[in-house]
Amino acid sequence: MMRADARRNRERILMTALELFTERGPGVSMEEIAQTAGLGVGTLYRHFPDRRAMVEELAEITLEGLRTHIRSRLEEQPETYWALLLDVKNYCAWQPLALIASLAGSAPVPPSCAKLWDEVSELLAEIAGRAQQEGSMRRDLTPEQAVGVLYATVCRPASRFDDPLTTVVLDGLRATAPQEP
Amino acid sequence: MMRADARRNRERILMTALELFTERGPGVSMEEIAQTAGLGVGTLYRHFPDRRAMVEELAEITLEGLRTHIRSRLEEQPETYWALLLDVKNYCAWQPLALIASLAGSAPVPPSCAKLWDEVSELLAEIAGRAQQEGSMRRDLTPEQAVGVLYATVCRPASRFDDPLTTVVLDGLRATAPQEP
DNA sequence: GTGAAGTGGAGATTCCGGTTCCGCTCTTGG
DNA sequence: CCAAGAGCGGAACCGGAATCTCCACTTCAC
Repeated sequence: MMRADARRNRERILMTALELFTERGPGVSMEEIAQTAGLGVGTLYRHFPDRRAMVEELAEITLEGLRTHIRSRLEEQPETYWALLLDVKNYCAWQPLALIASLAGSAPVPPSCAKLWDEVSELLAEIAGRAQQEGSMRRDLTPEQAVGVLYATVCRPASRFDDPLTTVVLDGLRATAPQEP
Repeated sequence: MMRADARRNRERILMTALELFTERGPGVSMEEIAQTAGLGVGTLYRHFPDRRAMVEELAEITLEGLRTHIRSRLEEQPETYWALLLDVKNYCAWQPLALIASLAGSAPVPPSCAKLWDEVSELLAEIAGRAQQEGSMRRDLTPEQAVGVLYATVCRPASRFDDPLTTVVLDGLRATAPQEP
């Protein structure tokens, strides 16, 4: 059985790492994660065999949360799929994508992550497809491309959900009738 | 006077570096630039005192080209400023932005680059402003924000000008009347 | 109070890219 | 054609940065 403070610290490490990765991308060092969490590096290595293992666990946890969120929203039959997409976009756990990217940088992504990733992507593509059917999203992109656009927009480090780029991209994804000037 | 082959090689180095930076971002190593150019690293250092100097020169050259291009287009009174913006976007020399970013990573950007950069940004903002006036671009962004969006879209490593993100962003920048689904 | 679990952080280790150096090659002017 | 010296290649060197180890010390739980 794990001591209470140890469990707390483990949690704290994961939370801190998630925040830092989110706002500054996957390059953050172990040293910095430790410091920000108010712990020593030694403690990180007590809880995770190495950096990769930590990142992996983080990716899994957040991907799983994201999948669960999407699934539950999908089940409750939303009025419009566009609204659903917005809701999902605003869900806070987009960081795993960047994490996966960071993992992929060195060695092959572990199968558990790859599977989760595919499932999430599939769910999103399904939503995008339905949004196109209901006429709220442009149809000249495949659902997969639309998801790709969403990923690219939302996974930048420190992406705020209300910055101009995000706004512009979302409007660009809408079904529109661009007027000739 | 510089030997002819040396001049050729200098040129070759700059071209190669530009290509690599463009397609893979500012992290490319000297080693790799040399190899791709079919030269040894030693040769890079014969032509430039250090990496920074090389990147700087590259940034200056390309920024200057970009500025000239924009200016000349601006002078010939285009029919629509939107078209002008598209034209400018398609101009191939967007990489300097990434280069500047890379420079800014370590030490302060040299004044010559900063100046050019500001001038280019100003020109673009002017174009964006006029596009808004003529009604071809959405008005709920400041011209500077619009330029920022453009930068962010076009400066990604390996950004293709015809990939879905670019398309979506451009449409999103248009003056549109989004339909309610 | 005791000892096992947990922690901190200095420093060893590894990695990786920039930079130097020097023997060799190639251009060029005479 | 032939020096002379400009130019070249790339192995070796160097330094910084990040990961990971290790152990004296602290804290928790019983």
